[in-house]
Amino acid sequence: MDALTINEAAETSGWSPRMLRYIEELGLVEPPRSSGGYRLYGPGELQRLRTLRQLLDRFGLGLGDVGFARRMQTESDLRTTVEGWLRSEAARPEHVPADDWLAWEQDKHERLLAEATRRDTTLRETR
Amino acid sequence: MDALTINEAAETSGWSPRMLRYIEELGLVEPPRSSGGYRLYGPGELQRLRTLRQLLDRFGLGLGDVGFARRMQTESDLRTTVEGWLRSEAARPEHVPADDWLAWEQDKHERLLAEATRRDTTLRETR
DNA sequence: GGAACCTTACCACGGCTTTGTGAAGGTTTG
DNA sequence: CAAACCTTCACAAAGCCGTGGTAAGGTTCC
Repeated sequence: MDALTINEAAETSGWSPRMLRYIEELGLVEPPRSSGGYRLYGPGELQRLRTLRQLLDRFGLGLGDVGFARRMQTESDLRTTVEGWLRSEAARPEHVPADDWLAWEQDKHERLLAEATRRDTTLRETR
Repeated sequence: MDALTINEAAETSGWSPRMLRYIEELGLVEPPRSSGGYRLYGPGELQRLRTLRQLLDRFGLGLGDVGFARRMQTESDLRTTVEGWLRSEAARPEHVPADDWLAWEQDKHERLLAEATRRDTTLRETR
C-alpha cells in the first residue's frame, strides 16, 4: 500500500481534495480505485499533480486550458480544423469561397485521417 | 476602398462591433488600421470572422479556447511543456524523479529555443 | 464645417467555471 | 465494532467571460 488516499494526496500535492475530484472530472488525473471505491494516488499520479500545478503557474493557464489541449490531442478533427483556421491568419486563400472553407478543411482532414489510418502505427512524437 | 469599417464588417460577419474589438484583443483577427486609426476589414479578415463563428459553433468552443490554441502555436515552450505533460498521462516515467520532470522539459525547451534564436537574427532583446 | 462615423476606456450584468462546505451513507483498519 | 476515513450529491459564494452600453474625443468625407 504505497498509494495515498485523497486527503493524503491533497497534502503532498498542494491541491485541495475538492480540486482533486474536479481534476479527475476533467479527465486530467484519474487515479485507480480500491475495491471499495477509494481513489488511490500512486507516485505517478502525485507527480502529475505537482507538475500540473507548476504548468499552470508558469504559463498562467487554467485547468480548462489543459483540458482543451487534451481535446486537441484526442479529437483529430478538432485539431486539424483549429490549426487550419490559425494557419489562415498569415496566408489566407482569397480564392476559396467563404462558406466552403470549413467544409474544405474538413475534407482535407478526412483525407489526412484516411491516410494516417491506412498507415496506422504510432504518431508519437520523437524526442 | 474595398475594406470595411467596423460597423460594416459587423453587419456582414455576424459579430457585433464590440465583439470584433474583443476578438482583436485576443489576437484572433487583427485588421490593419487607416492612418487615422480606423480598423479596416478586408476580404481575408471577413472570411476569417465567418469561419471563426462556424468553428466555435461546430465544436462548442469559446474564443478563449482558440486564443489558447494560438498561444500553443506561438509559444513553443508552452507547446512542448503542455504536450509533455499530456504525454505522461498514458505512460508516466516512474524512473524520473518527481521534481526533475518539469525542469527536464524546460531544459529541452531551452535547447530548442536557443537553436531557434541562433538562426533568427532579428529577435528583440531578451531580458 | 458638420454629420456620421470611428477610437479608447470604463461600468454592468447574466451565465458559466472554480472552489468550498455540508449531508447521508459506505469502507478501512486498529 | 467504532473511529476515522472515504464516497457522491447538492447548494452556494466568488470570480471570470462574453457582451452590451455609454461617455469623451478624434477621423472621414460631403
